[in-house]
Amino acid sequence: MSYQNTNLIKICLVEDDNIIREGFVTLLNENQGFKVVSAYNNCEDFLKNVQNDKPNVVLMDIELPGMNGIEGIERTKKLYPHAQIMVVTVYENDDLVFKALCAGAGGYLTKNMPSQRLVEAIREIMNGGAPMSTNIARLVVASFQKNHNSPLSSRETEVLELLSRGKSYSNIAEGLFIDKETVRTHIKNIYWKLEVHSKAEAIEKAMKEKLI
Amino acid sequence: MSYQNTNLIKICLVEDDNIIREGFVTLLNENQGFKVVSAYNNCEDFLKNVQNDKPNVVLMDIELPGMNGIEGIERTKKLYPHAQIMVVTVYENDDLVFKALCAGAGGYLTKNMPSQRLVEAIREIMNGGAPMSTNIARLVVASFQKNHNSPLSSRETEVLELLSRGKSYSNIAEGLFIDKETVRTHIKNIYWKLEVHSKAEAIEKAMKEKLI
DNA sequence: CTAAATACCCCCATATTGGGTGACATTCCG
DNA sequence: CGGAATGTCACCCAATATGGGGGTATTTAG
Repeated sequence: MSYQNTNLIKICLVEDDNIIREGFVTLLNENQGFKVVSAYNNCEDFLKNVQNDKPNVVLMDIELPGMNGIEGIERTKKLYPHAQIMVVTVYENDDLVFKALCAGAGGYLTKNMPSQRLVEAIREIMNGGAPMSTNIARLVVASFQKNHNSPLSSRETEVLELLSRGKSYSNIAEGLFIDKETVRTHIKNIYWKLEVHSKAEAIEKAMKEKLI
Repeated sequence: MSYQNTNLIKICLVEDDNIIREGFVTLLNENQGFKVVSAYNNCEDFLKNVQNDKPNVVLMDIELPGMNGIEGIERTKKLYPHAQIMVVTVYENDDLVFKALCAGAGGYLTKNMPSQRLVEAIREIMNGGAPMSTNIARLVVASFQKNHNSPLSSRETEVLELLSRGKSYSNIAEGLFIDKETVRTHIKNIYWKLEVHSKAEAIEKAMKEKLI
């Protein structure tokens, strides 16, 4: 049983471009089961009303006058955690995508989508999905992928992984059932291979090159 | 311009269930632009042939006799990095999903999908997307989301974040333009709030509760 | 206004880290 | 087969980092 068959989906819009905003209002209200309860051109006004509007879904732009969308997502999640927030923006910048997801976005669409995609995405996010534009999904998945040409051996990778979790040499030795001296040897070799001279540098380089 | 208009998409299958495997072969070969170049019931045989088969897309099961799919993905990426690997499995287990993505999977479908979804997903992965089943996408997006009820202040979160990157107190102090003693105070407060007594414990707890 | 957050200071003991050098067994690849 | 890479352990040393204890003062947000 899907959600939209039993309840009206209440939608809020936060989008500063009047043309786009009004276009979305019209598009969405044409769909049975959707109701746009309110549409704002900035986050501040939206946040004042979110607890009255009680939206199921919020379509949020990122580039906004005043408070930006990322901050807006965070505050929305604090004030009304129940809402599903879908980012709708022109930006495909890596950093913004991850910040938005960390802040609590449940979906991320770029504005170059066909408008019917928006309708599908709203149903999808209400049914427990996480709708994303093609490129965004790829970005997200790519962020997990490890470097398949790591200079580190598997044991070294294991050690570095534990080091990156804040473990001391002794902790690591216990965890791997080897001697602390062996851990030290591994770490020396890791430093040599990565051309670094400290834990922080090693972790930084390893993260950047997706070795861990 | 999309890929499948100009080239035949070569597909390999790795799936131990004979019925499912043959069903996929039939389904995919019916589609213009697709060619199943070979179908295996285990990873070992597939890996022996991948460099000859030169697939554009590999549909990989996870639960397999002998080598499992995760290991299979890793080895495939080493032998023939060009291939896009799509996991097709019954498992929706968190751990397996993330391991598969880390290993190099470019898409992740569960077997309860409508069969036409598989066809779409193959076109999608060839066009730079990362097709995922609804629940998988949600899992992946949820893995980014931070706890919106952190007991830590924003400054404390910042400090803990840097600590988790292996930085020393002095490093952190420099990075935040504050005194080392201030960093120490913050860390003492963090430990008190998280009820821990060491860096490793703090980082572990913070990761688990998605505070950082 | 008051509590929380932020920032800074001191003391002390212990643990951790980084660098140097050397050794021995196993495993894997050519 | 043989050498390279890997994984394991040992001992030296000095500098730094860490955790716990005790304070104080200013700023900020509800």
